[in-house]
Amino acid sequence: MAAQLTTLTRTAQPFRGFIAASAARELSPAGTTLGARPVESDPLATVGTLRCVERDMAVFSEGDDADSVYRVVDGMIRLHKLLPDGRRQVVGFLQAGDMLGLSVGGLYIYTAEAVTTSSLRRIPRERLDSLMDEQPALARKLLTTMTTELVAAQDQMLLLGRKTAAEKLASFLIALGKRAAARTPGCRRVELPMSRTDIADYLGLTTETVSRGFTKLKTARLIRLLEGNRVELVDQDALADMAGCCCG
Amino acid sequence: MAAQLTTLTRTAQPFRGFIAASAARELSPAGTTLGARPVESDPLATVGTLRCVERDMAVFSEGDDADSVYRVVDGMIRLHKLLPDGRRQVVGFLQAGDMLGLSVGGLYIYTAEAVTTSSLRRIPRERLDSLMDEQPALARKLLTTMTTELVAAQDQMLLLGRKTAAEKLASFLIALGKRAAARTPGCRRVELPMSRTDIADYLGLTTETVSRGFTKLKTARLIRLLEGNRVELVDQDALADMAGCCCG
DNA sequence: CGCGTAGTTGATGAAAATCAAATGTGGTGG
DNA sequence: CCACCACATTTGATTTTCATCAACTACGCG
Repeated sequence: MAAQLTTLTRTAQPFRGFIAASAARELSPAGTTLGARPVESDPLATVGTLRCVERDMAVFSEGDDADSVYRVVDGMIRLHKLLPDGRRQVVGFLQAGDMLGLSVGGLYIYTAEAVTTSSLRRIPRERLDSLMDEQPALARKLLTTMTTELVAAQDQMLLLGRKTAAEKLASFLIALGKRAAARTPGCRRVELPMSRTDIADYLGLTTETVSRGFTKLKTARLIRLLEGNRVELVDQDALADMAGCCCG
Repeated sequence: MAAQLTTLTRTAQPFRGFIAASAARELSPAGTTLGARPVESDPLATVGTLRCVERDMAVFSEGDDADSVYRVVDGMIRLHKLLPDGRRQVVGFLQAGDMLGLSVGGLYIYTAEAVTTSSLRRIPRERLDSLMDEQPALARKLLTTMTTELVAAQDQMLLLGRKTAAEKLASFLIALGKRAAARTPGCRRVELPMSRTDIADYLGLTTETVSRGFTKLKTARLIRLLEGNRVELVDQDALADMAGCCCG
């Protein structure tokens, strides 16, 4: 069979995860970017109209005409796809800075809903196109964005196809932890605004299995469940081991 | 829970699949494209140096320095990721026209190997960058390419997370069928140059389960196994039904 | 305060993995 | 050309993991 390289890159991946892509990590509090020069700060920071979406309401649905792309300003957005009989796969949880709605063929290929009440910037497709005409750098930036998303998607494929329930859960928590640490360095706590069902549908499990998994991690003293849907990652190294490699 | 839209788009998706993206469907036999005008034919068709890769040899490996992108000219390439203990997830099967090697953070995030002896065009990263400088349209084209890949990746997540073994197999065959039909309209036969193990690792199954699945589909007269690793899709509609929606 | 929903825990079942063996198949060398 | 070998595939028996079914608990909200 195939050559099995064992030199895996444990720390190599600049984690971004969750089929989310942030075109601007270096987000300035409120953009002052106006120029058309090749600026490093995000050219999309202030573009588009603000839209608020209540908890559990849809931003758009699978199959809708994909007339706009969105960028999360605040809150959390969940992306999912459905099978005809209702089985659901959550393909991403998005947070501030992440983009959604890029599509091919003119239709959205997933449904986007607010996990928590969220605000987004809506950018009509034509607006995005004209922006890319004006600033060729934008297309390159979005290309990076999409590439990052694809990396996350492939990590998730590995998770869904080959990891056990415990490994999936550990991976999920580690990924959330890295996210949290990126915002608040050194932070060991992660927020879980999404329901057990959401987590289950993201990891290809059932709510019961997710719940049992949390209980087991708690019993093993790897995590602590705090009030307010928070989790403390007590032993991140053990979790990372359990996650099997580069998390994802 | 979330609003469950039942209006799924069965036929809506312009299938591309397999985490492969073809930047040029409209490939001319040998490009005569030299100008820097916004041409519609593929600006990458003749760029880069040709490289041949023997069966089961690696094009590059996960963790390698990502100094080049590649484009498949002929043959089939398999992309995979590994867990530390050797569990493998195949994240894509690529054919002529498909691109591989785009990465973030400077390292390849999967291993690329030849399923069959293949030829590829190698394009150094700097060359690609300078090409994008010269032709802003190229970045947009690649953006479409990546978006298409991402759609395929999300379909695969749905498959891996929520489909049964039979559904996975049916989805796989339907997807291959659409590919084959795109090349040879009306064709009901698909080639399976990859091994059962490859298919299993692509679908998140074992070889035994894949084999049993094929046997069952054969017994149900939905497919016929031909010599030379070919399969005839006898009842594509039944297969599509079994695949559950838009294939993927 | 009590209802409804979300989450946890327990018992059982089913799908697919694992273990094991038989059958094919392609390639090599006699 | 045929025999043989190595390996891929198929088939069968058993085990395991996780899903399903069911009940109970906790929490939020009117």
